[in-house]
Amino acid sequence: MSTEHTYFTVSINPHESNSELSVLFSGEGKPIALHNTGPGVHDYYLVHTVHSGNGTFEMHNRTYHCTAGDTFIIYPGELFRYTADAENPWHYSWVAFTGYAAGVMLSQIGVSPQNAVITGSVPRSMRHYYRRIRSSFQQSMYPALEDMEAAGWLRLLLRELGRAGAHQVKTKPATETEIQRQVSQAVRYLELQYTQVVSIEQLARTLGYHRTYLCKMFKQATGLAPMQYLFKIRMERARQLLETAMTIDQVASSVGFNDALYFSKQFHKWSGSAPSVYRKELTGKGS
DNA sequence: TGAGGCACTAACGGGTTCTG
DNA sequence: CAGAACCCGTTAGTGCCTCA
Repeated sequence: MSTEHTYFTVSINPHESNSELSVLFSGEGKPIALHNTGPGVHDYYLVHTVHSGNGTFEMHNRTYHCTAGDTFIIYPGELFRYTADAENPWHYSWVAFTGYAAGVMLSQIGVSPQNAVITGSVPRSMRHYYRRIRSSFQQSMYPALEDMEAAGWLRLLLRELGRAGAHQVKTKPATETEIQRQVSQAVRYLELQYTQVVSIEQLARTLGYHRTYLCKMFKQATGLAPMQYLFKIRMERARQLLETAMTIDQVASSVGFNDALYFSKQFHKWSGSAPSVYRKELTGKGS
């Protein structure tokens, strides 16, 4: 046990994953009075929930005084520091995670680097989810399955946080017009159908609008034309898939390109490197 | 003001061929 | 297997306009 903690336990995920959400490690501890972590920067998200006691958390030029039921979130690349109280040092659990959907999920539960604390969760149920995440890593000879299980518990934990901070959760404005609603539908459609051949003409017909009008409204709402938006989704997804062992051909067809050569051309235009070059640069960095 | 038609231009998408 | 260059038909984006 650490001499700076009266209680300390941590479980590490042995599986390396590039999925949308993946737990890296999780732990629980009770640091000694005035125990300080940071200033520092992480390259992953790190969530702490306070079960009892007090402490302060600093990030993005803000200081938060946290107590039982509060959760603070450290964002990748953000300078942070947190310190246990002198009189009544906190007892907390933490979970570190990564994944391309992590940022969106945190945004959906109402937190951001500028507003990185959620108050009012039930310490008992939160502690339960942290324990289930840790126990995911202690059971089988199949690390990939444990990774999936831990990510599942993490989702439930985030849902619990979202409920606790319901007043912070983003909701759709009641004043949304019919066309704004249809543009949201179109966005959703593109996000789900990017693996298929998509026709804007067909999409507009499905929503009951003329193609030119939908294009105009879409651009007004998102800042991008429908095809540009689709292109962005496809390229970002392709970049993630290039980090796996898939061939260029498989990556191309996975993001809606029937022709790998054409995909290669488009990826080069978007990222500045051809897919194979991008992959080599990645493995170069990794070694 | 919302909806959409017309016409023009730009970009896309995919085929072919060649190269490393 | 992957990338580059070129070509060409198709499709998307957009400005301007009319209509209800």
